[in-house]
Amino acid sequence: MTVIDTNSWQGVRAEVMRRIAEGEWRPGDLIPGEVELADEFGCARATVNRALQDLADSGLIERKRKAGTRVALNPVRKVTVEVPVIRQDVEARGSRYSFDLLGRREMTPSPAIAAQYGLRDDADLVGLWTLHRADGAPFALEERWVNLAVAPEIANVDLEAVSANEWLVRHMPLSRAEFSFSAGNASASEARLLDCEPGAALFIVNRTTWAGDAPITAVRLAYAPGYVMETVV
Amino acid sequence: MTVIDTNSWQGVRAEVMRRIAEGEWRPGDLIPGEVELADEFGCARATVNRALQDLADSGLIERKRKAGTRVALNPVRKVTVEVPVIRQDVEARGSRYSFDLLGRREMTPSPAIAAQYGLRDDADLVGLWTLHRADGAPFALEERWVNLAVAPEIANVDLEAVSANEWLVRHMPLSRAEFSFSAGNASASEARLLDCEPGAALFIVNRTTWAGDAPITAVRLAYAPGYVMETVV
DNA sequence: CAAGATATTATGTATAGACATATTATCGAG
DNA sequence: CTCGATAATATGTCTATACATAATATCTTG
Repeated sequence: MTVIDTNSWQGVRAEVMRRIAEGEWRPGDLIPGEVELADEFGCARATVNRALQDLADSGLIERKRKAGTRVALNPVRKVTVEVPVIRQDVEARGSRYSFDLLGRREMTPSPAIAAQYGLRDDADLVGLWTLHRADGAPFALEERWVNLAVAPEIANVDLEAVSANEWLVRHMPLSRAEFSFSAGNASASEARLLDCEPGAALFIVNRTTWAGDAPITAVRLAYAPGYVMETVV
Repeated sequence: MTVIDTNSWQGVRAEVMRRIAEGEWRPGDLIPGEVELADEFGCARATVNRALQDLADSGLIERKRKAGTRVALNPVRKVTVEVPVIRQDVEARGSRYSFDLLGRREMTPSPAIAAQYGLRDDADLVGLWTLHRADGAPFALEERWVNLAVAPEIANVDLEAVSANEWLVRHMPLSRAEFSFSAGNASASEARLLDCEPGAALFIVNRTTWAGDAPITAVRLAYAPGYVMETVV
């Protein structure tokens, strides 16, 4: 049996969570201050602080200087989702991963893409289309744009051997990424590639990655029907 | 101008992030130990530790005792998504929120629902169907099951006045929640209620909330076409 | 009474020192 | 050479203390 003592910060966190879970402290309530809790738990204030900061990070409580700490009114707001690299996602589901590089094209951005990523319309881009497979069956369809101005070396990489994603991850510095999640109907070509009906609802993830001010790569992933992204809080 | 000094933990974090972003430390690299960094930055080891722990939480670096700290090979994995309460989501988009309670029904769970949530098939449930609106237009369709064994008082609440979600948040303790995100095609009735074509791709969020071992409520939200959930890392 | 200055207070952060723990590296026995 | 014990080491955590900072409460003054 695992005993969690309240003089470890995890122990303090567990005890505070218990009191919230059991309704002892209810949403909106002000809870005792750090010194008082430290005294009660027989630990240092820093230990209580560590525990409460962690709970504040996860959105269960809200803290304000001088005003104190209170149980959040909307406890479940921040959800941490693991956005897996596709290979790991596939392998975690117990399947064998493979991919097909469907196409590759060097070009200047269309006006729409240039506007979306703040590129000059004479920028050099590589467009890559990849089908990811799990045990040979279509898993997700990837459309990717790589900014050659930032990652010129990728022009010489054999992308049949190593996926563009893995190459970029290992060779490019990285500072910021934007994600969006949405749903879309499968186009005729998507349906053909993903082996589903045209119009089927696809889970779609868009990701743009930046190095400083310059976008490195923009990816659109369309998952085969049935894909579910899960998480626990 | 904001000056971040490297004897604050945010400053240390910023400097470490900069070195990673600029490729000084590349994915997979082992970075200097805490004592060495503390010495270089002129701060205490605890300060460096705080900074590095934060970066490890966000998935940018990976730390192991004795082995040291290295830049993560897959830097963008953990993404924190704000899952907004619908009312706030609507209001944040500058629209006026309203909702219609479409239906309400007390019943014992169907075998499918009982199995999904580990309920006895003689459990008392309330099913609630709600249409959330933004400026009067359909925004999201909610199907909710509330476990009366855990929240018996809700039977007497006027759910036309306050949404079930808000009532539950304010009155029920809470310990754990499971989220899933997926895509689905609009059924005929969903299409009618959400004012879209049948078969349109809908973004779907499922959430089950537990108090201890007992499920409190299970919600399925189907957002009107065009909904996008966004986040920045 | 209103507006602005000032005091109060709970959280936020930094520090030095100590000990705990996981993991790796090394060494010795068979 | 292999296996198991042992040492070495980087991170993990706790403590006591001090000071910083944001937000509120109070007091002062016009």
